[in-house]
Amino acid sequence: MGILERKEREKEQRREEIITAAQKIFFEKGLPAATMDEIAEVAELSKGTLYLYYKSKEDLYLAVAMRGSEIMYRMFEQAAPKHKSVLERIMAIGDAYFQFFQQYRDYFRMYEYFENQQFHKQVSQEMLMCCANNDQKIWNLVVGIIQDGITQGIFDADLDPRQAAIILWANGNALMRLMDRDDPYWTEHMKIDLEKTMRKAYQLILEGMMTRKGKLQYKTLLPKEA
Amino acid sequence: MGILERKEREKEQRREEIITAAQKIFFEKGLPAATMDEIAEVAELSKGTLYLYYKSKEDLYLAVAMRGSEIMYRMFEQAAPKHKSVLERIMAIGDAYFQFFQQYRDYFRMYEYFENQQFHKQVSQEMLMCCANNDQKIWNLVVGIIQDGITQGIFDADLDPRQAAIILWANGNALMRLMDRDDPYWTEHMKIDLEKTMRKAYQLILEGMMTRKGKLQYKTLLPKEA
DNA sequence: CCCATTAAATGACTGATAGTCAGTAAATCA
DNA sequence: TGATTTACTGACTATCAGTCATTTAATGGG
Repeated sequence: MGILERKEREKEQRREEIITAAQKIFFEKGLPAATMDEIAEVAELSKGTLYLYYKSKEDLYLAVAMRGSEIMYRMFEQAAPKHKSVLERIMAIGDAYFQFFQQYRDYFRMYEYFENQQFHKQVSQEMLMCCANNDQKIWNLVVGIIQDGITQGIFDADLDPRQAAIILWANGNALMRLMDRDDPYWTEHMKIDLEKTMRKAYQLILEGMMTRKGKLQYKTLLPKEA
Repeated sequence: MGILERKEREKEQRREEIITAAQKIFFEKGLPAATMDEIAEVAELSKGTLYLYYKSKEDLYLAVAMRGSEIMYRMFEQAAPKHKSVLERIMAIGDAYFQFFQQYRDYFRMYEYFENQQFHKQVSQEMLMCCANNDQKIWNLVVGIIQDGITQGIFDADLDPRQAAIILWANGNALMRLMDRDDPYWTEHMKIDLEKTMRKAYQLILEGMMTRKGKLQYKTLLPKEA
């Protein structure tokens, strides 16, 4: 039955159209200020139809955010090909995350709500599972690199690669969040260069995790300025 | 005029009563799910009266959160008295933050919204200034300790104490946020001890900032387990 | 003590918005 | 061609932040 398949395709396409409309509004206004009526208008559909495709505003928000995750995953994959050394790869991942932050700021911002407990409760289980899948892929990529580093004697043998990944992520994420706020308190009043701070921290943490062998190798990779 | 003073006192008291009622509801439900009607009922006042004392729901939320800041500041102050050494103080500050997180979890959670851009736009300038004052006090405390450490040759001379403070804060904060989510993904599926991870990171970062002298002193302070 | 004035508090009302559902239109099928 | 299924609609409901005309209470002068 070709008709069923065509209908399936059309449904999927409609789903994408809705995500695209939602994206426009969520990017412009953020979650609380965006309204489903507005999204419906951009999508040229009635509000009721949105609810045929997504259970809630929050679910739709996650659907948009997932596009960001996919972009991030591809960027990470591309930044860390197998033929590169462990240190090159882990540094490239850090850079790729920052590049994602700069280039896809709107997606980056959406993740804020993902860390919110109240938000989690608003979202359907299916949608959360979908996200978890995506996150897991990114996660495995990073942990895999650190694991390689341990095997190769570049990182401390007693380092837990999952612990290490969390620490590196937590650090970069928190600093980018601050950068994004673009609060004059930091940049003007305190005269702090947050990007430099983030890089410094990344370096500090990485070095702290390395063996002597790793540190030697690391020195050859660092740019002139520390 | 004793009457004017009494009225002033009563107004201040009412203000506190409102904060206390709001606190109960915000703790129970979080910002989005809490309603002003509910707060008014707990305060045994009409909703209109709440708006005589606070410009918006968000302003009231901040007023509650500020109670948390004050507690945190007192805890930090107490944890880091002048007679202690720099390293003892900076470690005690880290511990105090974690203690605040555990003991005043509800206040800790409130700060999530403080990092949200949309939230900032909802809040009155006066209220933000009030918060900034409180934050500045905590900030100066921490930066002061690190500055002392640099002067005493315990931290690297080229370390920017404000940068260092941000890094330490970002790290602890991000990990506690994760702990608070209490996501089975980390604790059960990945079998990660987030508290250990946080302590490990704090240690890693601190050590990375120290001179040889500092590291020697640090070793005498560490508990048996690394 | 009484009444005018000021201050404090009220709660019905407005406007906005998430989500629903009975009804309509269009496509498909027999 | 008419019956049935599927996709879509938009008026409607419930909820809630914030307002404001009105009421209530306190104060102070005469």
